[in-house]
Formats: sequence, structure tokens, C-alpha cells
Amino acid sequence: MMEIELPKTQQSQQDMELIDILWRQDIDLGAEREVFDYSHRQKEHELRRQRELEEEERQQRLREQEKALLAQLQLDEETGEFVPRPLPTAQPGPVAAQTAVFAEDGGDTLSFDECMQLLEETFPLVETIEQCLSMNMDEMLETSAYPTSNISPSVQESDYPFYTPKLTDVVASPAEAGPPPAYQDTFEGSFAAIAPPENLSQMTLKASDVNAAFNVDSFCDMFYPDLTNANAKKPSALAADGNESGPLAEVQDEPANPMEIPEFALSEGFEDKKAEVMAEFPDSDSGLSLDASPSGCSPQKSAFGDGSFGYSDSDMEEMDSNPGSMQSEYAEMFPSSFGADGFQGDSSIAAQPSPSQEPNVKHTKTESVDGVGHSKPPFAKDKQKRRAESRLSRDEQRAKALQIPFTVDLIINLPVDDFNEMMSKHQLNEAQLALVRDIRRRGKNKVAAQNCRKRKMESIAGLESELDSLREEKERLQREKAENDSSLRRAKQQLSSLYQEVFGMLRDEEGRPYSPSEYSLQQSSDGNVFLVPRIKKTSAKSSSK
DNA sequence: ATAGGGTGTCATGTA
DNA sequence: ATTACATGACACCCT
Repeated sequence: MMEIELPKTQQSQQDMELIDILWRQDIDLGAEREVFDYSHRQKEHELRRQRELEEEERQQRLREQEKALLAQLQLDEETGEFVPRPLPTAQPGPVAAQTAVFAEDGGDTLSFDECMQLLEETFPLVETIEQCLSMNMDEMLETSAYPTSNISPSVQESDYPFYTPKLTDVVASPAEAGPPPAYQDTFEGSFAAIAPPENLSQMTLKASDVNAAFNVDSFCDMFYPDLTNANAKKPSALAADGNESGPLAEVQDEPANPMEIPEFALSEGFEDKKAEVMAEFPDSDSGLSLDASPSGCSPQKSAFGDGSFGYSDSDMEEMDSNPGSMQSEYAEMFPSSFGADGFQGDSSIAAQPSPSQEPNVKHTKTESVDGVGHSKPPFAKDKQKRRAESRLSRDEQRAKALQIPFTVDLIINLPVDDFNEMMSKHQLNEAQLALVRDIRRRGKNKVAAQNCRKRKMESIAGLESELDSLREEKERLQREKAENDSSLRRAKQQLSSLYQEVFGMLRDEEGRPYSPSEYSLQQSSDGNVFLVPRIKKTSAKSSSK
């Protein structure tokens, strides 16, 4: 996909919307959101640098802890190095497998759980790392015969001999159980954010390097290539790299293999899966393929780049699939990375996650949880589950993600004047402004829709009750009509009998009764009754009684 | 697997 | 022109 560079550094809302529309259109062609986002990429650099500075501090701490851990490592009595273990091919099994993954190069070795422990002590985000790993493992496990119970919680409990074999198992069938394509995307993206692709390919896994680029995604990256390496049955040449960095580097040296990620991404049978996954990425209520956008897919995109730009309304849809858990997860995952983004929002939310990170993390989680890379990823199920769990307040999640310094309620319910005043008091960037506007629009529209539906229901109910009353009235009128009909019938009968009685009493001059066939009684308008001959109507002879 | 209800959102029209 | 509101249509989720 070609990149479209927008010359303007500051895009207007319309531009953003246009971009949004264009991107939506291009999504069918596989275009990604940031492709259109010039400022997004621009800011990536700044944030990356900032992050690296932050990481240096941890780096320092980590080095100290490495030293401490080194003392605990098993030392090879002959070489003075930390013990390299036998290659897995010789002794298949849990222990051998473990060795295969982490100690192939025979260099300084840090066992997996030691690494985990070290990392845990160093980074509060180990939980995330575990998730990352366990998700991997889950995927692997599904392709292997190993039990699949609760791996992630045990990662740091050093029962990895139980679960590392899965790695090697996977190795046995790389085509089936390689790292999920989506992972690949995510990691590529985040990795690229930390170090340019060329750096990635030449990374030499010194602890300092590692730490400089340390974050959840990169951590995941570190472990995935392990698998990749193992897949290729290509022992790392790190030992020859003159790796003096110590144990931690051991864990990472395999990922450092320049070819791993690209190779993996292109490995046979994998590309197809990747395509599948990408096709599934679109994940939003609106059906827009927003998951495919920022940072997740393109190696050239920064995971932490733009804190806001290009991240307006529709972008935020990405988070919709995982809104509920998002914030808390972020808080856990990036306890220290956040808040350093220099956001101008309230300091009260300074610890909020950087928005650009979210899609990445979400991708990571979604992809892994959904079992990307399997022939039948349980994507939809998990997605729905997550959505159900996180249905609560999506706009709130979005607002937090962009560090909007107002509550959603305020944004929605404030009168126009107050709202404008409030907005003028805070300096918000375009994405934030766009989001606030969208939140307000959506919020009001949501209420309007609720009212509309309420009115509709009330209208339906009113019409139904009206229908009922009309039915009742109809029945009443029918009953009334029936009564009237019967009374009319009675009156007619009475009139008829009275007529006959009166007619029968009439006599002519000779005392004979009148024949009913020849005469009839008729009543005039003044009430007088006349005997009218039927045959000679014109020469009617009136007689009064 | 499917239907139906509930809900959020968007597009559009109206005041 | 802008804003708020109303409503049809659609997609998604859940039961």
C-alpha cells in the first residue's frame, strides 16, 4: 500500500473526516489508517524518543538486578560461563525443550522463569507479559497434545518445564502453530515503534538495548522469535556475537535474529492465515475496519506515535471491541509509561494510557485470545464476550484514552454556551476536539434515540389502547343497534296488530267490514286517519272516525 | 442455526 | 449557518 503523505502538519477536522472516509473506502483494499496520517507518524518520533529516555532509568535498575541474578545462575565449572544445557534434539522432553529454547547458543544462560522473575521485579507489566506469553502458549497448546490448563498464572511460578515443551512441540509443526499472524502484525508494529526495521534486524540483544526498547509488545516480540528460531531449527549465533550483556540478553538473543520476523510473516501457509486475520480485524459496530488502522499492522507504524492525531471518532471504534477492559488493562500494563506523554489535559488523568497504544494492545490481546493462526480462531466468540463485558461506557473509555479532561456527562449535557466555555478553557488537540464533539453528538443522539423509541413505544401503546377503546365502542354500538332493531321490530308488530284491530272494527253504511284488499288506513300529517281505497287511489274517499 | 428485541450509531430531515 | 432534536435504517449483541 502506498503511503499518502499529507503536506499539512495540522489537519482540519474536515481533513480528518475526509481521511476517515477515504480510509474507510480503502480499507477494502487493505489500507491502514495511519497511512493517511502524516501527523501521526510525525509524532511517533517524539514519543519514541521520550519513551526511550524513560526506559533508560529502568534499564539502570535492570542492570543491577541482572548482576544480582547472575550470582544465582548455575556456573559452568570449566568455562566459567553460565551453564549451557544439552540441545533438545538429544533429549526430547520438558527439560530438554526448555534448554532448546533458552540455551541453545551455549552462552550465558538465564532460565526462563528466572527471566520472568527478573522481569517481574523490574517491570510491573509482567502480568501483561504473562498474558502475552500465555496467549501464545494457549495457541500452541491447541495444536499440541499437551494439557492446556492455566498456563499463564504459572509462568512465573517456574513450572515452565511443563509448558515450555509446547514451544518445542510447536517447533515440530511450525506451519500449524507458528506465531499468530496477527501477533506478527502487532509486534512488528510495536517493534518498529521502538527501533527502525533495520535496527530490529540487527539487534544484538544487549541488555541495554533490550531495555531501551522495552515495553509489552517488544517483550512479546522477544519471545515470539524464539519460536521462529526454533521453527527454523536455526540455533542462534549469538554466542559468536560477542554477547557480553549477561543473562537477560540470552532470552532475547534469538529474537535478534534479523530474519526472524519477516521470514515468519512470509513463511508458507502463514501468509494465508495472516490474510485471514487481517480480514477479521475490522471490528466495530459500524462495520468499519478500524482495527486494521493505527500501529497494529504496519511495521512502519509506531505503537506509541501519535497521542491523538488521526485518532478521532472512527478510530476510537477500534477500542470498542474491548472498551471495558481496556482502561484497567492499560493501567496495569503501562503503569509508568503513561502520563509521560506530555498531554495537556488534567493532571488527574495524566496516568491515562496513551491512546495510540491502545489499538496495539488491543490487537495483541484480541489476536492472541482469539487464537489467530489456528484454522478456526474463536474470534467472534471472544469478541462478543469482550464486547458484552465492556458495553458500559464506550465514550468514557474513549475520552479517557484521549485524556479528555471532562466527564462524558458534562460533554453531553452541558448547554451549548457552557460547553463552548468549557472547551475554550482547555487546549485540546484536534483528535480530542473531534472526540469531544463526537461524544457530544453521540450522547445527544443516544438520548434522542432513546426518547424517540420511548415515544414510539408510547405511541404504539396509545394506539393500542385507542384500538381497544374503539373496539369496545364498536361492540357497544353493535349491542345498541341490536337493541334498537329488536325494539323496532316490536313496535312494528304492535303497529301491525293495532292496525288490524282498528281496520277490523270499521264498517260501511250497510254494516259490512271493509275488505283489506280494497281499503287501507292512512294517517295524514295532522294526525287524522283516513280509509283509502286501494284500487281507486285517485278518487280516494276520505272518511273520518 | 435462527428469530426477535434492545441498543448504539449514522445519515438525514426539520425547527 | 449553526444547533438541537427526531427518526429511519443499519449493525451488533443477547436471549
